[in-house]
Amino acid sequence: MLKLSKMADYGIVILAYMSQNRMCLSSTQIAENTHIPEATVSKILKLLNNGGIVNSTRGANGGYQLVENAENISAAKIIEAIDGPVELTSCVEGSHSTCQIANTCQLNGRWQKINGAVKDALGTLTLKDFVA
Amino acid sequence: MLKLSKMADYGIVILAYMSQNRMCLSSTQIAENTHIPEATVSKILKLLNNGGIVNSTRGANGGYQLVENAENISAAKIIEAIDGPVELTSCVEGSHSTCQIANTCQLNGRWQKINGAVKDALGTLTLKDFVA
DNA sequence: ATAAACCGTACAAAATTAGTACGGATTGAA
DNA sequence: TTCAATCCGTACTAATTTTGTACGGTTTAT
Repeated sequence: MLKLSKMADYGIVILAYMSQNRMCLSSTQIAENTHIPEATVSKILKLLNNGGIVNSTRGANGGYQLVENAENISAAKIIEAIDGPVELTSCVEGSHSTCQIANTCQLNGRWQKINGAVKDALGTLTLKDFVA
Repeated sequence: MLKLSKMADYGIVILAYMSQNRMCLSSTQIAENTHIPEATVSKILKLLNNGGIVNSTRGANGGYQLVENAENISAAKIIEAIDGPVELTSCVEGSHSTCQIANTCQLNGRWQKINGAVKDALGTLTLKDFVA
């Protein structure tokens, strides 16, 4: 299925909403408007914050805000912030999981091609493409 | 993580092996050479057969054989045969799952862009790229 | 001081995926 | 004609991953 996680999916919904309301928005407000459960919204916003996509302000009247304009936020960046790096298999360079058939598998190191291709594809799409 | 399923991963290992031994190979032989459990190899070959990527012969001395040359088998075709259609989200046209926030989600119908981009990327890579 | 809001961690529940087992059908060869 | 090799399909169990939630803590405007 090679499918996107539900979380990343939500993430784009949340960011699309935020890009149309460029003010400080609390997770409560965002949850109400997107109809995604608040605890989940909150979790996702934290990840987007770590990824440098949104900016958080603590305390009363605090909330989140987009750091950049929609056209500067690529789909790849969003997905990586929420789900971690795009690694189509465990054989990819930099991966730390151990492949059990590594010795006999002749594919070692060749996955980068697929990975790169998909990454490029996701890098060309931006949040703006979803809002338009 | 947007990762490939282990099954599709195995599938490529199996096909890579088969492309280097263009003869009728039993699932037992393939399992031995790829070090993937036989029951699993068997399951994957059935899917590849349904997908028209390999050809099966029943009975004694039967087995599987590649239908086409490695350069004519795209990564997209392999992945779809094993994991089903590439659908990055449930909002994609043709999907039958119901989206719970469909009414309020403004993204409806926009996922095709991501989907198309990834599909194209996978369509340009072939089995040959893994064997070389 | 208080209430609004984010932070981090940890956990429970749900869904998906991987892997296995088994009885059946087909076919080449002794 | 019988036997063994081999594919076929389905169903089931176990493992893993993903989702979703809860809770106690910290920060800050009023």
